[in-house]
Amino acid sequence: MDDRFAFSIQTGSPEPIYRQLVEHVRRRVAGGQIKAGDELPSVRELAQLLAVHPMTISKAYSLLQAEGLLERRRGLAMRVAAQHQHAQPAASRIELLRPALARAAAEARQLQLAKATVMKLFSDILDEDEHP
Amino acid sequence: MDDRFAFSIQTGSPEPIYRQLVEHVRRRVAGGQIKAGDELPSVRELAQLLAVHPMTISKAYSLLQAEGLLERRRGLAMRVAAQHQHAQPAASRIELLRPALARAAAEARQLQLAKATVMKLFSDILDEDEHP
Amino acid sequence: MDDRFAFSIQTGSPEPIYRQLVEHVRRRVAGGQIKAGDELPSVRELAQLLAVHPMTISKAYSLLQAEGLLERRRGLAMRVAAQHQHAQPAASRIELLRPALARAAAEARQLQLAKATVMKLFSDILDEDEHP
Amino acid sequence: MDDRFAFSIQTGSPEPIYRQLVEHVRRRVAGGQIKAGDELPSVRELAQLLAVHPMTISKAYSLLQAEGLLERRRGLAMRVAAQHQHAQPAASRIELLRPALARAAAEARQLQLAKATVMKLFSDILDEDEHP
DNA sequence: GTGGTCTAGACCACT
DNA sequence: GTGGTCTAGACCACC
Repeated sequence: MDDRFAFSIQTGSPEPIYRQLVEHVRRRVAGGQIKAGDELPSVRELAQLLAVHPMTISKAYSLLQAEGLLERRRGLAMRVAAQHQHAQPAASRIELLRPALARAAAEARQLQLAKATVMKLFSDILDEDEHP
Repeated sequence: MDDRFAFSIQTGSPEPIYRQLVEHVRRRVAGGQIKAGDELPSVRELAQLLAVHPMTISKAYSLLQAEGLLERRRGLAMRVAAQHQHAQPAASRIELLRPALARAAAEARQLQLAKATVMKLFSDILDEDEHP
Repeated sequence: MDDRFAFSIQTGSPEPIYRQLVEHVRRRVAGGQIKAGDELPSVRELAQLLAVHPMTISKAYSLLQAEGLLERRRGLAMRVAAQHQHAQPAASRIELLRPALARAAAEARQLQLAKATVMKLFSDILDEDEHP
Repeated sequence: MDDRFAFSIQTGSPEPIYRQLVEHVRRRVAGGQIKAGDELPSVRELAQLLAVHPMTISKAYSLLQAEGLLERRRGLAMRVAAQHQHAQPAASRIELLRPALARAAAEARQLQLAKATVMKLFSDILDEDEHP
């Protein structure tokens, strides 16, 4: 399947959809899965696929464009901007993950869970993700 | 120090304050740090401590009462309900942590980070938390 | 007239307004007058109609959403959740009425009123309601 | 058992305890079960029996005294005042029951219940009460 | 002292 | 337009 369409959103989440999209794209660009020059699905296409309002997609794209990650070309699909090097080295990328890990660690402590128990579950989840 | 007051909130977070409080209390009860019969700080006390409006605290307490975790006694401070065993075994508690871990794992995959790198950072963060 | 707006509250009652609304909606859903998928009046609309503060309406709606009766759709009006069959058979609905009848019966006994007298008045009141 | 002690309160009810007591006494006096000159249980006795704060009992008694139903005698138990005829004819007493019946009728209508169904259940409940 | 309810009104986020 | 969150502050009821 077209990799451009491997988006996933959770409508029930408290995190707004447009923000889920923004961060999803940011991470996939940082990880090199989407490269400079790649085209993104059109607003209408993606809106239909995710069953959300087109303006929601548009808002996400606009934010990404405002920060220079995407470039808008009249009449054409949005494209990942070439002007900057977006893919980041692992040493930088790992820092983008820190907030999510810190949050999980805080919850683990409040739940009084042993480190080994937590690490084991996390390891299992990471393995599942590799072979979905 | 009085353990009842070990609350922490982040005002800058997109997660509303009242919800942070609700989940904080839920986890501390599940972890056994707050036990059945324990009194919670009063609405006004906690509001002053966290520098938020009393109604924000009240909203959190009301939700916890609605789900049966707290019980209200007219004119007295809220108390952890005695009717159910709230502290849960580790096997149950670990499941409460799964969503946070799953989210971190999803982000790690989008960032194309190697499992070993991710596990290492998580391990470090867990260690930091133990000796703050 | 729009049936969605057949709300009624008593501001003088000791029962809080938001709770009157919650129970009103619950009963009208159980009775099938409001069906799954139906939209409720907006917070601001209903607040103006009932001459109460919008937050009072919002509080009632939030509680109904927390118990799964309503579903929130970002930016759109609240809607009766489709996931469960809410309208209940008469055998179930009659049980929802039991507390009110039991209370009336207890008061009747304390007033030392004869059963026939009480039944007659209740019958009259029920008839009045049908032809208001 | 001593009839003066046939009080019943519901601590979980939204109706305040002191008001439950006030209305309970009013109805039992109106019904003639408690007569002029009868002594009521002492504040401490009743507080212990109902497991509530003595001040709550005292507040109820004070309200009843303020409206002339009870009279307080220093060092002695409260007594139903003799100065007025409290027991009321059935024609008056039935009106005291109207609010509870009207409420039940309103709920029945919202639940879309047939009159016959409602009357049947009410009849059953009245019968149960007679032979508890 | 305790919590609850409500109003007034600002600001935000989403469609 | 929709609902959500929060503040400021008044008033009430209960213990």
